[in-house]
Amino acid sequence: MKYNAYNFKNEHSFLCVQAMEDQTSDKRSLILKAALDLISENGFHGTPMSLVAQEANVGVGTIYRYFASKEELINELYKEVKVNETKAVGRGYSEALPIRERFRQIWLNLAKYFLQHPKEFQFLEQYSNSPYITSLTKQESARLLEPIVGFFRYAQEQQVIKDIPLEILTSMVYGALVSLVKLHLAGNLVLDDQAMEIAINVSWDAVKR
Amino acid sequence: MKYNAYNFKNEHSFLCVQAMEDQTSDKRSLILKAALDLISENGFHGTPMSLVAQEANVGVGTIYRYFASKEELINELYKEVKVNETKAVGRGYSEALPIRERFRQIWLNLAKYFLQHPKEFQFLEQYSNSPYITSLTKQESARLLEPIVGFFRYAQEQQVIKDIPLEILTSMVYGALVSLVKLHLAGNLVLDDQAMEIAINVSWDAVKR
Amino acid sequence: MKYNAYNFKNEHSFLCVQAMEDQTSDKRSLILKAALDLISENGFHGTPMSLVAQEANVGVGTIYRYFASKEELINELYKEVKVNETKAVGRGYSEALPIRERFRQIWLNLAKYFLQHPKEFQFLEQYSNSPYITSLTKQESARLLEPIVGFFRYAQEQQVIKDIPLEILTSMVYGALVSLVKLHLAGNLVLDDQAMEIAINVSWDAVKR
Amino acid sequence: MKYNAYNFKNEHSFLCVQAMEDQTSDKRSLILKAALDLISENGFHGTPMSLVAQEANVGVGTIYRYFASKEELINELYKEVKVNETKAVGRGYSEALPIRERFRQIWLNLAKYFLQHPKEFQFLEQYSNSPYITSLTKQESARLLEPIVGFFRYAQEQQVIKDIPLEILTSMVYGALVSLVKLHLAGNLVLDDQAMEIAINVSWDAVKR
DNA sequence: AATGAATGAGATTTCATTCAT
DNA sequence: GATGAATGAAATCTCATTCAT
Repeated sequence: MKYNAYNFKNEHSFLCVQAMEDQTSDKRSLILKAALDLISENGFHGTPMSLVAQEANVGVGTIYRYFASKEELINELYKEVKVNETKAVGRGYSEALPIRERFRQIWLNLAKYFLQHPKEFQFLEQYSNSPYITSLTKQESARLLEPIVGFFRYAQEQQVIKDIPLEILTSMVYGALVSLVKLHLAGNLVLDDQAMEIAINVSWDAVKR
Repeated sequence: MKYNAYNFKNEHSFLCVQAMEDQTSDKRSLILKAALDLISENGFHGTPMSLVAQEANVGVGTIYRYFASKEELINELYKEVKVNETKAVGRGYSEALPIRERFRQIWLNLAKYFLQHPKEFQFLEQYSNSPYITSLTKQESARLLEPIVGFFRYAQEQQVIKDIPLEILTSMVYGALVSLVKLHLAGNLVLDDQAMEIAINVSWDAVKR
Repeated sequence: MKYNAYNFKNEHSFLCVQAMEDQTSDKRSLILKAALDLISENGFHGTPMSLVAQEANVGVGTIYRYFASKEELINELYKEVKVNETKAVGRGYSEALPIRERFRQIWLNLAKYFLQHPKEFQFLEQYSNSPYITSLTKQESARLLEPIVGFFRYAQEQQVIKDIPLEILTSMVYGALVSLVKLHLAGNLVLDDQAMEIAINVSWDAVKR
Repeated sequence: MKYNAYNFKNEHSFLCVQAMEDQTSDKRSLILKAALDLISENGFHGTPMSLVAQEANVGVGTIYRYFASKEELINELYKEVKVNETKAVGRGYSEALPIRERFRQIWLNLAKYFLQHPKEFQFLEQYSNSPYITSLTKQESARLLEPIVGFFRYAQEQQVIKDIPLEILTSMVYGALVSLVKLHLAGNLVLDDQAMEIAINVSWDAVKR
């Protein structure tokens, strides 16, 4: 099976600064942006709709023109963030590169996306396992990661990485990365380029055959 | 530096079933137990104080005799759980064992504690990075992990594990483990003894020199 | 005094199906029709203006071109329905008939109008004594019933019905009729032709000298 | 079948002025009283819970300790009023009296209760056919009127009143009475003792054989 | 010490009305 | 004239906390 069956899309989305300038700053985007800012900081219940409205410079009622409820708002936000995360991971990815290099690329893409989008990261960490995100939303989002899984499967077929359940491999690599980002954001570690290269080596030693 | 400068304490605490029978079931413990059950299931804001009181078979007012506020209750709960986690990690630990074996022991202790105490695990995952837990509480809890850090430092001194920042090593090992437990609890992986041995090997390959 | 000083008008109005086809289906009528359907079913506060607009196939803003407020809308609706009720009562009325027969005619007209226009009936019952209907509206509507009162006065002058205050007589006849219609619409009685003849006899016994 | 199988109870209830003084003015009663005052005047949706709380001199939250929702509040109120109405109707009723006299007694009891308790009357008129009152509540309340129905059945067996469906007879008598009370409360008729005796005669002529 | 009835601030959500297009 | 996106006041209801018993 060939990994290039998948393709990462790279269009910009609402959460990018460019988007805010390019397209007409429609209210839906303003609301999602405000919600991300506030919820990642104060949590779901620490963020009243009135505050979201204020931050987005719209009336409270307006939010309900775009989202049926607070729960729907957070679910839509989750989907948007997940899409962006996925796009970021695939950036610059090419099958022309050696497997080891592709692994590094994906790892760096994800880490840098998290470091450059700490709000998105916090939000995902808080809500990926939360009951506010419906299982439907989770399913939809899970599909986004198939390209990554595809890469690992390919690497395994090529006998480059360990012949153990893929879930274990991907989960451990992802968990280790997330843990480092948390440490960085908490101020207990500086995850600079050098530290990232170290971490990539550690992770590669973990998965390589 | 000798690792045995530290000692893991093993007294039973409120969360153990024995405790409920052994010592006088004081109300404070009942409240904390009820709070853990409810909060790990429904979250902080999904758990009204009245429900905690009901589950603990005490009056609402009584909770406020032991905890100044809901926030203090959750912070105290966090500390208790952290203490128990630490105790669990140190169980059966002995310097007599080879380093590789000690690593395996700590890994297994932690993983099994999480698997056997899913509520505690869920609770820690939800609140370790939450604004409800004060930074003071986090500091106090962080100190508990020093024995673990001590072991890694020792292993590094013995040139058995990689000579890179300790925070990176421990964080990655911990993050990978946590990620696997989440996958297991979500039903997407069976983290049985065999899977754990595989994961320990993966983690060891990651950290070993 | 001659009863034929009054005349019942019989033009069709918006609520008749014909009207919808005959005349240009102007938006005002569409709005009133939609309002009747919805308000009789769900009540004043159970009927948002947006729903009225949707049902009438017009924009919300359009409603406000025809009615200054929701309250005015319901008052106008009330007047329309009252006019129709009055027209219905006078249908086929003729001074050539004997008094007893005219009584029967009026009674049947009213009952059949209610049975055939349950929405209008429900609406009238709900709002005749409601604070939403202004006293001005009520006054305007009360005048419509003068022909009926005229008939009773005439019958009284002819010493056919009891010589007691007219209000008492008319009110009791009307109240008894309304009560039966309610019972019918609630499904607790079948007010068919036979039952109506029985009821007319009962009412006639009540009023006759 | 003997009518005395039923007995009207005559204890005072919360809505009586005496009750307010006799028993400890518990909050539940205060809330119901306030709700009756306000809802009979301004309707269900014209009566915010905050106003009920204010009128009852309790906090808003307190209402929700006694009633799960606004709907439950209105249903409980309905039951209370219905119970009182029934008690009033049976007052002074005695089988020793002639049937004609018993009819007069019941008629007067009901009319006077309505005249003396206009708020209760308004409330019943507004909500007896409203969707806010659940069918369960209506069922419970309907049972209360069985003694009245029993009396009419008995009178029919005695061949004193017309041999036509009981529902028609009772409904017409009740409807006529209600209609007069409405007229009185609207100020369009003075329903004094004399007027009531006239109306009783009219009604008796209606039902008598 | 223990209780739970009472409270009211504050949450989510609805909807009559406006006004720029 | 017709529209419907936008608004925010106001509704219902929850729940952390207090305090008299």
